[in-house]
Amino acid sequence: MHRALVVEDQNLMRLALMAELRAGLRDCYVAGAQTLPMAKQLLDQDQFDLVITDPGLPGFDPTSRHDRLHVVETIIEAAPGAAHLVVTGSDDEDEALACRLLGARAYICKTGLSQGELPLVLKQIDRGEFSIQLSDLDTAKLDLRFPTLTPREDEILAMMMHRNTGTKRRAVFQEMATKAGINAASAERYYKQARAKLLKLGRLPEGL
Amino acid sequence: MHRALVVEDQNLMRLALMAELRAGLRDCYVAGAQTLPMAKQLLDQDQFDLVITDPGLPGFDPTSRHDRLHVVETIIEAAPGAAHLVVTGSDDEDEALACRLLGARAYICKTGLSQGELPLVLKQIDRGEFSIQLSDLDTAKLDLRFPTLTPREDEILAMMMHRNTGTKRRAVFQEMATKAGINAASAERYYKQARAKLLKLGRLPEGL
DNA sequence: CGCAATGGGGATGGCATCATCCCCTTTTGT
DNA sequence: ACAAAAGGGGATGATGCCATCCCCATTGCG
Repeated sequence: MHRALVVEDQNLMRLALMAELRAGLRDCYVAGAQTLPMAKQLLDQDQFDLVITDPGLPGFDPTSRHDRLHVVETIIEAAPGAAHLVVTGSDDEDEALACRLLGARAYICKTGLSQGELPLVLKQIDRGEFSIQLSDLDTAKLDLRFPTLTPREDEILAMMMHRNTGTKRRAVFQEMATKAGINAASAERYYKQARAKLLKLGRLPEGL
Repeated sequence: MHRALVVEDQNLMRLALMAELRAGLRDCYVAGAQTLPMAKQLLDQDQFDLVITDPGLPGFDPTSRHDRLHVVETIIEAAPGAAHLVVTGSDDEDEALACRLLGARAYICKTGLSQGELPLVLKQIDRGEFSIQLSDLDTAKLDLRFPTLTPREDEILAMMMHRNTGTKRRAVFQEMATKAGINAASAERYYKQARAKLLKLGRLPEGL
């Protein structure tokens, strides 16, 4: 049983991180805290295996190096046995190093963290590595979401729109198939279904 | 058909905002952009009814008043016909006013924005009001998420744990019933189911 | 031409969730 | 002691998504 804690003041981000953990960990429960006092309270009450901390908490100056590291240090000292991940909105290699020296196992920039990538980070730190992920805008992509699509349909559409020019649809079906552990024909089915829905709505993006 | 755009560089936050829009709007499609150039490209290609912008985009200094307002101004000028919401991580009443003068219809702090609250903001601006929502930590609550629970079970558990002391469970069932448009007995059923699952896991929080 | 890729579907079983109905026992409050 | 509240379930149909299998027509290319 894994016990994880997410310390982050932005509600939607905290919920998103908690959802990522839920999806990535089996047999776990995930707690969330919005402030440093609440985090300390939880860490005193209970033992955690994994703690994700955003150093920019309310009551501290998010632009102050000292304040940010103080938050990280406080959390790490309150749970010395846990694996600590620092997740931040800003992007600073020096701060990453400082966090590492404080005992953190990973330093991740929110800008470079996409859905489903947290498990990769966890695998990395399981191997004993320090995982550092700075902002990555080379892979910047457009997003499109259509409410009437199911998750699978959304997924294959996103992959299709983000594919490199020249890549055949078949290849994308195969890619999704291996990634999702399903049949390539099923991926194709989802794509067709999604396409049909968008056609009916008259909202088919260019490049189909 | 509503067309919405979310301009935000943090992937998880952008997806969360897009999900909020999907849940809150009927017959809409939602696009996302990670950078200002991508946002401009989308705004030039297509017309949007609603644009949500985080002024702290890559390539700009998130602590610089000038840079932040420049982002907001650029976006608003690129889509003068849309309703513009500014969503930010920092908390600044002066900046809110400046955004209002630039033509924004709402200024929302991420710290104060919870799941399901975006529709309330949209209703407000539909009435022609300027919606301002600064950080709100009075209502700071603990979060707990258990992976084995269904959304409904999670929902009623969260409401139950966040209820004011003295409130009867019955009242919470009724509250969820009216909010979700279901039967109070069903809410009670979800609560019981959730409780049973946590009991089996030996992870029942205090206060049941 | 033949073949691969694409576009456009129908039908299926399995499964989880939703929302509702019903039953019962125990605890708590007044 | 009596009623209200709470704990602990079983069973149900409806619905939607997942994953798979099948069919067909059209297009492009060597």
